[in-house]
Amino acid sequence: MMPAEAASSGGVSEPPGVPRERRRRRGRARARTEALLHTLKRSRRMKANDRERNRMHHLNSALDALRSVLPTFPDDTKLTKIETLRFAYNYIWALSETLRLAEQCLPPPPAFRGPPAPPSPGSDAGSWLSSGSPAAPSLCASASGPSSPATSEDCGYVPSDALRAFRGLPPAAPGAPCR
DNA sequence: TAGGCCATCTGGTCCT
DNA sequence: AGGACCAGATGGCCTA
Repeated sequence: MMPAEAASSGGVSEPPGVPRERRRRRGRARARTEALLHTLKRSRRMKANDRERNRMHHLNSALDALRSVLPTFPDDTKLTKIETLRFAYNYIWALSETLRLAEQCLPPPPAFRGPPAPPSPGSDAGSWLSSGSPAAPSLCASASGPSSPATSEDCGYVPSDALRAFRGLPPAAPGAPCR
């Protein structure tokens, strides 16, 4: 099975001339040490498995939190992990585009102090923005930022009218004037 | 039944 | 040394 076990189970023969009783005692002692080592390894492995399981659970919780802020239709559709990541990427891109277009159309009010707080998915709502970096996501090698949406090949595709579609609105007319 | 998705285990590597 | 992270392997469950 495991190389380590295979190596440890192989016996090394005693040199000749050692009394039989002493050899037997030595053999027993070695067996005890090996058993101890085995249980030690086993318990370490089990602890590591436990940590790994917890780590994956945390990862899944984070993924669930991400899912919960993504619009899906029908509402109870559960995105797979990869779909969640791809969709999130595209959703962020769509939001950025919307923001950019809105800024082009509307001059900011005089007392504008920045964007409103994001929707809070849970108690640690702040933590998911805690990096403080507005840097564009770069999940896809082919995408360099919000100005270059994901290709269908790499990250799936959400049309630029995604946000309108999310709200049940018809797509905007191409080249429609701001107002 | 094949294929997709997922959870878990495991050993290796890197970091503190 | 021990923990975190990662990728590969494996087996279970579900769906077309």
